[in-house]
Amino acid sequence: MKVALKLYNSLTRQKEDFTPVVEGRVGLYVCGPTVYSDVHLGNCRTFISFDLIYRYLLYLGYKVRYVRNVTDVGHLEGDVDTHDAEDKISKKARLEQLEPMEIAQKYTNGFHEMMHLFNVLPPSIEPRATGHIPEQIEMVEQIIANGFGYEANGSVYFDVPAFIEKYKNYGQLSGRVVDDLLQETRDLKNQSEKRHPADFAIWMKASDEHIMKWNSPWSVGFPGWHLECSAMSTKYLGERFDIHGGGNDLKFPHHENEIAQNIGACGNTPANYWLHTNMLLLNGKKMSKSDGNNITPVELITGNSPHVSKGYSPMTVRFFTLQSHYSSQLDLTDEALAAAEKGFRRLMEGNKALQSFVGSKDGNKPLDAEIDALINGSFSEMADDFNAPKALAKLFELVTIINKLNDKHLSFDDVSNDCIERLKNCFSDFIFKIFGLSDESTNDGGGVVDGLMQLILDIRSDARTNKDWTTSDKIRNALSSLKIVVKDNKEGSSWVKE
RNA sequence: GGUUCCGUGGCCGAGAGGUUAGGCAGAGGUCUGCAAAACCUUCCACAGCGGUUCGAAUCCGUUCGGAACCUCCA
Repeated sequence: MKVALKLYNSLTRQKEDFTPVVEGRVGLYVCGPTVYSDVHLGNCRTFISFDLIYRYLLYLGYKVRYVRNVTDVGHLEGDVDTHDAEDKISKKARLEQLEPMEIAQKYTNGFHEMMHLFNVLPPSIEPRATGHIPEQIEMVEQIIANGFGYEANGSVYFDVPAFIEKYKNYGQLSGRVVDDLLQETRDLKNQSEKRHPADFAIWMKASDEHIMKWNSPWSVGFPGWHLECSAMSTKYLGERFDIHGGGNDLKFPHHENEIAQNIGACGNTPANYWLHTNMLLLNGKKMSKSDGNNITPVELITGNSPHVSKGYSPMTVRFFTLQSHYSSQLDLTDEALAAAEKGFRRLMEGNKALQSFVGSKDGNKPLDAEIDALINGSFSEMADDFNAPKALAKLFELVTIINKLNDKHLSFDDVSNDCIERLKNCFSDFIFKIFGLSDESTNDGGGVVDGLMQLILDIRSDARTNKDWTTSDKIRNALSSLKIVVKDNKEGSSWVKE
């Protein structure tokens, strides 16, 4: 199914037709996590959003090289200008009395586990900053050679005014006004080695107590935060690739500086299209550890948080994020999650019913056109800047048709088998391959639990046939206290974990 | 203060000049030994005030409210 893909380019602030650099292939770079603590729930939303984008590109038949880095050095916290800043990984290593690489590994592992829970596909390449020190040093050299970097006391800074003079367009992504930047009145702190407040470090000299450091032409030190993405995207995707993504919060300074570095080093803007995902709010407010308005992925799943009345499964959370557009803020509330949980179940049950359908043999029946239109509609919504909520709405309209057929409110005589087969394929492709959902209700497929449950339900079914309501209710109540819901249908009984 | 963006029914959330978004909840009904579940039907809307237009939730102005970045926090 070839459709013209449109996407909203943050760089131009316009929706544009997508044309890859090399036909049939897509180079996609997404800024990954800084692995100094457990992954933030908002970060999970970002990676779920890009997973959807990745999956849809794959579904369209593109050969996608998806690069998502791990930042394990260079991301500082504190005041850079006064050298009070400390590397996030190093700081955590000091506090936990571990090697920095142990910290990076520990939280990388945790991050991977969480991504797996949310059914996020692994990227094609997951490079880490510490594994690409030579590439970063090389890029600093290029930047200096091109006149956009200067050394001071063993550190190297990107010369923003020099860059502006040549290229004029610094700040395009984040809407910064060049003149304002140049005239910035903020005083440089005495200790600062920077010539201009807007300059930023691309190589930093390490202090004696600093653990993570490497030899370089300028000092024993470490690369600046933004540099790893520039170096690694260039290495694996080339000087000019298709899509660069990340969270909205990274637009400035991270992505702006990345662009400047790439242009400064290679003369090329790195990516043709920039995609930014929006923030996840909790009860209408930004998540913040300090004021308690915060929930971790684990707390959300287990329900161990004052912000939720119960735990929500990873797929419920994933479904929840699909109901909004990736570029909109999404407000996480207990009520909204409970609604998502039910909606998710309705979608999955609809698919289950659908997969057993058989239509009429002869082609072209009255309902075919309506069904086809909804299927095609859901695909074209996805092609329009990955509009999952709109596509999902169409899928739910299909669910209503499916249920009507199932309940004989509509007749199978009015649907051709071709149409049913197409619907079966497209519907399950959509929810499993594109949306990346999975059915959690019946795990343990064919295992011991399923066998036992079948036995129990058979016994209850016999009791009901004999109008032995005492036994049948006893079984139902006992299962209910184990959080298993028994569902009685015309064809018999089934069960689902609450 | 600067740069972006948003305010949609009880809740979440699409849409974007004239047409039903969708999910959840509510109401009515079907089914059922009872119930639950499931299914069907259905009510409720575009922050306030001006303006443009034959027509505005959608465009413009303005007021109020919220969010992000600029400063450690995804």
